[in-house]
Amino acid sequence: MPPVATKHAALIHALNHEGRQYSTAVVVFHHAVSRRLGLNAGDHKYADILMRSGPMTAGKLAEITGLTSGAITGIVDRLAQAGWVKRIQDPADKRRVILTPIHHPKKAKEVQAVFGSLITAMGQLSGSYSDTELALILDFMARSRTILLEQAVQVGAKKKPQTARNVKRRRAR
Amino acid sequence: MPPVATKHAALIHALNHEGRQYSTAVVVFHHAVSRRLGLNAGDHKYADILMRSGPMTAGKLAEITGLTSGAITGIVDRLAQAGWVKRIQDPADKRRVILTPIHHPKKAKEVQAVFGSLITAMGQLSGSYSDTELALILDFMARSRTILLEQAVQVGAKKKPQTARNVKRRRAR
DNA sequence: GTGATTATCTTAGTCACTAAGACAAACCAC
DNA sequence: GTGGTTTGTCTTAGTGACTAAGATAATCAC
Repeated sequence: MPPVATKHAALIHALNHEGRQYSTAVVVFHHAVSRRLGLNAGDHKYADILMRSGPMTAGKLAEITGLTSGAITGIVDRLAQAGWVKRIQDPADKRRVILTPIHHPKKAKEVQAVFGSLITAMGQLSGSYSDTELALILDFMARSRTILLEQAVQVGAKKKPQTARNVKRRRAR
Repeated sequence: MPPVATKHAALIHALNHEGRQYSTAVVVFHHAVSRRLGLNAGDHKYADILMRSGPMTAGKLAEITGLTSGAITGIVDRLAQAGWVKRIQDPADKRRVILTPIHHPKKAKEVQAVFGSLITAMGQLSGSYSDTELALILDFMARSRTILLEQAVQVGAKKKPQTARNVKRRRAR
């Protein structure tokens, strides 16, 4: 990118860059937490959805995540094996499986241990900001997020059919 | 999570939540852009590293990304096939391969088309903020990012050896 | 020159996914 | 009720992107 002309433009550019870096940091943190809890990053995310939203059918989770039913089967296998969720047959419709988060005190303690120091550190940071400032930051991030999602849709709509798959490996040495 | 006691605590909680959602939005946007450019999200990221940092050896890219040399081989195969980079043998050390980003006007135009409207939209948003405010937001995000990365290291240090791999699929019906 | 080291590629195996189909349960005529 | 269709989940086969370990060629140390 070429050097920018005004301070305002420079700030916008820096925010764009920071947005990406921030996102990467969230992903890195999330990944570390997942490993710590004995899950891969994807499964952790899905477990989180279940914990937040409460019991739901396998189909509902597939819908929320956009994954196929086959993928959900594998995810639930792993989460059940690791003791985070239970499969319960719906008595009202025996085809359905209700995925139920298990609230195990030991696991809750582990989660607490992992997030506790983040919450403390973030609390310390935000302690140096006024409520007005925090609200401003929150609002900006929410607005930026909306723009990103809108743009993603717009970019996706113009999406090219071809992706980099089926590339035959052929290389000169 | 239980309802929080103070406005300040509520804001911290909201920022934590927003941080995650923001990160997801960045990932979604990035994914859409990648698809639009005929790459998968990972390859796009690596191409971006090359474009920003300029030519480097395959080994250097492996080091930066933390991937194995075998993975780099595959990534460079795909990027080269799609016309984003070239492999050039280092004349000074014929073992080495220098990965060189290709600056193709047509591709540059594509990239411009994809990011142009994001930049416009973000410009409009940040137009409603003063430079002081933008600087505040930028600073907060950078500090949060630092905390996240520190916490990731800390969480990782206590990491359990076992992960959810090698789970034998066994399930009652 | 010979041996150890280095940089990349290759091969074999793994993991999380998709697509398509199997199968039981539920729904819907009639 | 019975028969055909639809629905919800699981199974199977195949793929893409990775890792680990080893092959290969070039370089370095002496």
